[in-house]
Amino acid sequence: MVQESPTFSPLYRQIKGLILQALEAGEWRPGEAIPSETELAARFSVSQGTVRKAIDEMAADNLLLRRQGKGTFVASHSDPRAFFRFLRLVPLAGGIEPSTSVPLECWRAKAGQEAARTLGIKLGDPIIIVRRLLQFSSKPVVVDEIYLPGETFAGLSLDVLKDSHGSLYSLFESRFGVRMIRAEERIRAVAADRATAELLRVAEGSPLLSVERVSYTYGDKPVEWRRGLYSTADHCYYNDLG
Amino acid sequence: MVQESPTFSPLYRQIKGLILQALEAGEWRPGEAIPSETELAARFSVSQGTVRKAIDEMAADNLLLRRQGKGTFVASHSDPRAFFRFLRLVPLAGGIEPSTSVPLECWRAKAGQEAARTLGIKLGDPIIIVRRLLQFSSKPVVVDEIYLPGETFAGLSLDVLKDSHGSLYSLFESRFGVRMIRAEERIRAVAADRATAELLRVAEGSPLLSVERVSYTYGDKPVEWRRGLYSTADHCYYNDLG
DNA sequence: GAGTGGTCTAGACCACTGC
DNA sequence: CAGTGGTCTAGACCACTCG
Repeated sequence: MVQESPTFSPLYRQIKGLILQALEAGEWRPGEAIPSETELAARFSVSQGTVRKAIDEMAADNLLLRRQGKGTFVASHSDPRAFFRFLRLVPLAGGIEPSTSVPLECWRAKAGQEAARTLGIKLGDPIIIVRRLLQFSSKPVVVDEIYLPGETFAGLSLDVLKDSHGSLYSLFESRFGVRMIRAEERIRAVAADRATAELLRVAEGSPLLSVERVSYTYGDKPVEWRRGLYSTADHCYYNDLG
Repeated sequence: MVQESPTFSPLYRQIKGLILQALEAGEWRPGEAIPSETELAARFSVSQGTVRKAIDEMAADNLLLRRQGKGTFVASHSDPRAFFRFLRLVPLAGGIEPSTSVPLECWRAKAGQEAARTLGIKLGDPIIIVRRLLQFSSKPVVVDEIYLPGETFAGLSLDVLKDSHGSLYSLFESRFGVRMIRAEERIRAVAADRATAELLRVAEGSPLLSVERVSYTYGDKPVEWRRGLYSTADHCYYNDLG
């Protein structure tokens, strides 16, 4: 028999799409609870088990967070758990260290070829560039240079950055409504230039990690391109090959 | 009411434990199919749905591989998919490159403090050290120094390494019955020493990635400790922050 | 067509949270 | 205690693979 449905998509995936759509439309805010499984089942006229499977996948994708007895919540970058998902840096000595982000500069520019291609915008479109220092236990460890599409992050300035307290993604989420879902990192080893060396308090020419990251929001839309230079004198990039 | 089961474990997790046990005991070899869900359900006297959930988790853990219409298979390092799970190196230019492993040295030694602690063996226990070069498109990219517990890998020699064709883990799996389940990597930037620089054909002092890895087999038992030095002239370490 | 995994349902009951 | 997610079951049916 001819295969009649080459694009077969099970019901639970369609439900997942609908919930995703509601999430993207902002029907529920990050940190808030979404309706219970039974309510959603009624809303979409499917069984609770089907809703359950949809939510299961979204929880695995880190879009939702299940808490037994309480409900299902929209994942948020304000949650401390989200922090280490995007910053895979741990102290060599072990333990946990307090970190602070120190904004250095923030300026407007026009997208060059590489930035435009990476961010999926047009050549010459406005972009915002942020430079900031990341400290652990008050010692400088990372210098980041961050490229953002100007349209999406209109209103971002050095003052806004200085006034914010949580992580950068937490700010993006609450102030600009942009939720980072996923990111890709490409890591290389480079020699420290003079300016970076001074900031990180290492010798010029010291080996540093160059961590290039592209972050995506809903619909796999790229919304951030950044390059971090990591001093690995007292820290290392940790990766779990599950 | 007093909580009577503080160590509550759902049935499907117990089933998972039983299947894991059978897997560990070698009841089915890597690449082979395990019994169908209905057979396992009968064997353990539970419903098919419960077995299904156990297998779901094990598939998510990369221990099993489901193939619709065919069966469920024991994951194997001979599977090309497993290769990139443990070597997160991609060409800067994109595309796929043929890789070859060139064994350089293989000798016996006694475990020092660090090796003993990392591998969970006693100080002075026999270990095997392997040095090898990894090439992509016939160009040297990685130098690995690999520490293995001598007991587990008795019989390993330079000749054995030279005779093997697939990946190292594929050899460990088929010849020594050791399956790597999971690994942790810690990445730093270092300067190339003279010997390494020559091997990788870069200048002495060039920045390299130092990738330290501990690999675990069943029961989270560490069975490999390695340090790789990666030249990132034409390649980078790729990481997906899902 | 037989056998496998994959989906969907409906219902019962359990574990956890908070009032 | 009511409400939430979590488990377990049994059965029907679908999609895929292979002989």
